[in-house]
Amino acid sequence: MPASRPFHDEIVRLVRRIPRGKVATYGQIAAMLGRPRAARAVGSALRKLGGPLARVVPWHRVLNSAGRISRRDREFMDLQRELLEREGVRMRRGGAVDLERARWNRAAAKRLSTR
DNA sequence: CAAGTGACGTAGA
DNA sequence: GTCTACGCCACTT
Repeated sequence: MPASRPFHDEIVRLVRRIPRGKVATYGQIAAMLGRPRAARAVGSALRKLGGPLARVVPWHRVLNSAGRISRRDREFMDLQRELLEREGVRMRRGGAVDLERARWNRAAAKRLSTR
């Protein structure tokens, strides 16, 4: 059995709240959890979603800071893009989502200040 | 405990 | 727009 992963669980709980048609970034999720520099960890956590969780967590609504799909595997990219478009999230030619328009919880995301 | 590993982010070229 | 180089951090080995 996997060891306890508290941060992982917090990530899952938060990502589950992203509404249909909206997206968030890894950095945004990390910041909202009080760890503005743990974006990589957010990605790793979602990467490990498997079995039942993958069907309940809207992992496809999480993108990188450029509004693009981070994973390289073509199959995976196609799936994520499909799931997004299915709920009305359109992508530009370069394959990027307009975050200004589709970002979830802009207010909270505002405190993404780099510093 | 030390080293390795990324669904990351930013700055710079 | 693309690409690299680094820093960062939770997790794994």
